[in-house]
Amino acid sequence: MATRTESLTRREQILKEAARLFAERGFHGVGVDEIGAAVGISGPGLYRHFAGKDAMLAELLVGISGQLLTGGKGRAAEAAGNPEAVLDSLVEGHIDFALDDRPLITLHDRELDRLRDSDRKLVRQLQRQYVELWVEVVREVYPDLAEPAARAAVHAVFGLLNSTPHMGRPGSLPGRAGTAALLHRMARGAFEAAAASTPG
Amino acid sequence: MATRTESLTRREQILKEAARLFAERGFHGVGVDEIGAAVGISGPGLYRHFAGKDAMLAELLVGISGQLLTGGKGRAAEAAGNPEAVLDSLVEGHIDFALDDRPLITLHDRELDRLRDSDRKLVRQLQRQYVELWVEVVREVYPDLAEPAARAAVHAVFGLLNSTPHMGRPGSLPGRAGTAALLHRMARGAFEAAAASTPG
DNA sequence: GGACATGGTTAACGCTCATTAACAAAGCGA
DNA sequence: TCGCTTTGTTAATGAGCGTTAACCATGTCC
Repeated sequence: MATRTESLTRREQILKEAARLFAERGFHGVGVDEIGAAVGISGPGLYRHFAGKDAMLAELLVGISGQLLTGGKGRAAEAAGNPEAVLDSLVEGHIDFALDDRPLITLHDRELDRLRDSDRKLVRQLQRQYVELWVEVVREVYPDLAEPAARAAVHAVFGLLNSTPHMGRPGSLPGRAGTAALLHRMARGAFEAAAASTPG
Repeated sequence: MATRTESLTRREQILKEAARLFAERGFHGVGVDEIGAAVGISGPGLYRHFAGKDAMLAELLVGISGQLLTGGKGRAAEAAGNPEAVLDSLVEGHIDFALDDRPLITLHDRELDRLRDSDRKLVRQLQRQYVELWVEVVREVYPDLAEPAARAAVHAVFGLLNSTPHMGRPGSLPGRAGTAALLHRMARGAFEAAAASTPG
């Protein structure tokens, strides 16, 4: 079925480049000819591998959401019974993703509305499950945190972790390991502060 | 010059609606006819007020960046000499903006690359100044934080504060005041944690 | 009361761009 | 060697959309 002669199949090449281009210039900002050129074929040749441009975006977004959820569930299972450890593991996993797949993270919350209804619903459902996974764990670690506040806090921490694409490319950063550690500390600090109920 | 019969001039109406639509469906995702319809005129009538669709986006983005920077500078001046107070004021100001002008916040980091070179440079310069303003204050409050880490932390906190558009519309939130307080606590907690250097 | 600026209108133009048609070159099993 | 699948190619199609043209109503100033 797939002639995986090299490390990446054609489909995978295309998806990777499409993700990069979509993240850089937006879904509507990039044409099929550019995507084709990025993998060495030209324009309509892409239609041998995908039903259309929309299909590429859909596969990317569903893939991201699915990966995040699956990974999160796996981590939750591994460290089950130790909420602190689960939360740390979730944070770590999300940071790895944000640092290693910046284009996908960017797409994830930028181009969702360009999908067909059915795909968008699917992606949103996966996202919702992922959020709920976090909310449950957060409330185990910080039982005083009400559910609406916990949910808002989770979204806020996602925003914090997903900020990596906005950080300047070059050496103005603490380096991958340092950045990861910094983000991890900040995420935990943010949750901690969220749970510290207003005095009174 | 402007017949400000109502509270909003035509230009302002258009900008407001354009911001909302751009945020909802992306710059390329919305047509001039839709923008026109949103203010009761149709299509090309917009060209009596703006040179083109690009000009609307440009004015919006430059306006946002300028407002943020101006507001930030003002707050820094007001509480000068008390870094803690300045930081709290900056956080508060940014939260007000994020909560009151969600569409603009969304545009702010989503559609920057659709601008002409000159406009994009201007916006980026304003953004950079705004970041540097924060970085300075943060380093006064947390002198142990190295500059690259401080800059990364500021970007991360922006991500945290700008997450408001991702939070579900309805009553699943703690309400405006509660959300503002929560975000404020989280932002400060995140900075605090960023400054807590890894135990050596 | 004519002239002109203002802020609209609808129709037409032209460009971009996703998609499809028609065709070709390998690779390969029988 | 024939024929089928796979994976390209270039040319054509057709829709969407920003922009411009041409025209019209309504004040307002002198």
